[in-house]
Amino acid sequence: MRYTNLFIPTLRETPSGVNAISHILMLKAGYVRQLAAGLFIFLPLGWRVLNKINNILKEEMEKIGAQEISMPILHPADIWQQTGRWYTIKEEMFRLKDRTGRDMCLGMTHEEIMAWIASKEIKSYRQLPQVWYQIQTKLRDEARPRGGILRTREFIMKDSYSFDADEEGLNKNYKLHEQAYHKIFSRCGLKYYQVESDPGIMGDMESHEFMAPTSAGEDDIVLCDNCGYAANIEVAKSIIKSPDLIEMKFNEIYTPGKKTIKEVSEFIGFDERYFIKSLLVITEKEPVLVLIRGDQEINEKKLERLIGDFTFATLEEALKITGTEIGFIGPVGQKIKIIADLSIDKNLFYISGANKVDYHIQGIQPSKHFKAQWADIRKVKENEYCPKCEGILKIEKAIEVGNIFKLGTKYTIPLNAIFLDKNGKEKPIIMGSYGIGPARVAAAAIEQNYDENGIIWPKSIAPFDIEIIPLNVTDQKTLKIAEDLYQKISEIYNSFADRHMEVLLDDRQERPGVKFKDADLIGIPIQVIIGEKNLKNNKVEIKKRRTKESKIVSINKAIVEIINSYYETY
RNA sequence: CGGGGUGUAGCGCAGUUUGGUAGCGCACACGGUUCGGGACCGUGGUGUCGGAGGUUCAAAUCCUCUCACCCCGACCA
Repeated sequence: MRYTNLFIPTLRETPSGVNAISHILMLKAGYVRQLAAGLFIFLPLGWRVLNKINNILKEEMEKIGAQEISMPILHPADIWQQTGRWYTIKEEMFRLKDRTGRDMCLGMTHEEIMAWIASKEIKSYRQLPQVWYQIQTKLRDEARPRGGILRTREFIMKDSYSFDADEEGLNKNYKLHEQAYHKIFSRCGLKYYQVESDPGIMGDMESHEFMAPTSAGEDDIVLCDNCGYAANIEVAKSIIKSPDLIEMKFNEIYTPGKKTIKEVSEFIGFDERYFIKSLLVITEKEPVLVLIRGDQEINEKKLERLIGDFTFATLEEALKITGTEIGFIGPVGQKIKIIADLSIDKNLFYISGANKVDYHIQGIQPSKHFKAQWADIRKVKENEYCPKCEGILKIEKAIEVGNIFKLGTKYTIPLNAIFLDKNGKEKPIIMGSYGIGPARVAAAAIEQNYDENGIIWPKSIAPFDIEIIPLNVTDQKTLKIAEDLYQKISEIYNSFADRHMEVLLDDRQERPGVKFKDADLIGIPIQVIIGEKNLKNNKVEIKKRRTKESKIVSINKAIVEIINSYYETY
């Protein structure tokens, strides 16, 4: 394609108020423009990249037997009402009414609609399994869109759904997707991790996320280099060691005005690990006292899975419920429900609030002085020990590019997706759902591949494979060679499907500097530079965008050299 | 939803404190010279100063309301 036929509005200056590198570079290199908060226009280059990614998605989906279909993005409310999500999801769902006043919504995802069509059409075990997918727009009224195309209100998603007769079938389709996802992200040139994740509102079964590490990421993932353990921090576990046993006499101690663990710890000279931090939270049902070792922090996600939505008690609420001030609350003598984190060692003696202003109690023995529900509600920190191999854990920021969920019958039972098994017995279809965000893949690829001059696309998803840059298009020889290479590469290589080459010819009447800057910005893997100096010796220059390596080759070997360079780069 | 910030030419910004009727750089158009890393000279066009209301002889500037966008947090199939 010719540059003069393409709309590539590159920017000389960095746009203001934009932080994520992928966002800056996509704007600067003319890939996208923003319409409103969380709404993006994909310009020709941006759309080419998305299509490259989508093609990889399609190929890998077809390989595992998934069938492409297309579903509406405007949905009638009643299907969402049947599964209950019409009610459990709040402002995040775009809702509207049609002209007759019927409630409608814009699809945030398609479990409901997929389960609906399955319920209508699948009647027998003979029709199972099925795997259906689409690359379709989703709409979510995000509280805060951010990071350019990392978190938007309207986005495209590859979503597939498996339907099986039994758990075994689900496990198989889950595995197939897992393997396909590894191929997809590798092919897209991403560095990524597969991590254990929180199923959230999707279901209660197994789920994994595929995370591409980048500083622009929204999630923290916990990793063990030693054994490969990888988990979203929301569900990650770790091992921490208990301090040595110190016997304490059970009695109150006077701690005037000392409220935080740190203050009391310094005041009485005991390590924070010998304290029990008592946090009062309020759920929809009841107040709950949450206990954790003094030096540790609560993982609110873990706690939420245990007790549902909660808030931390205000000073007034605390006073009303416990009769004492925050800072002096403790487990001893509490009548409300207590949840204790496993970091508190039942064999040790602890110090905590005395439920009396200006007093703490020491010598608390968990098994003796209070009753609690014990659970893991602790937030993992860096340098703790791996729960699998006791290696040292590290934490990285990452962006979620894909996920896989086992849904079971969560959607099929409410929507009455029932089939008859071999024995003529009615059974609900077992479902799985599997998503990938192509725009996030593109953004993550940039976040992981760029330099001070611009984007460095992994060649599998670059908008073009080769950019030919005649430096002076008014010079006849330059132009002729450029056109010649452009025609030949396009013709020869497009006749072989597996050696398809897409060539961009920068035929603009621009100064060399401008062409070089733009070429580096838009990040096409191979640049073929045709300048008068080299032409005098019948040579052209081939430059790899990623490594900046360049070589001067003679014109009659140019095509072979260009293709070789293309295969050498990545 | 809570906290912070920004809205002035296509883009990046100055001007707002102290009111006097809008400017710089880039981009854009034309002419000329240039041509291997975002050229130079000359000429030219470009604005409901985010919007509404108010104060004033006079508002980009002061006051009130409002909208949009960005950042942090909450939220996030």
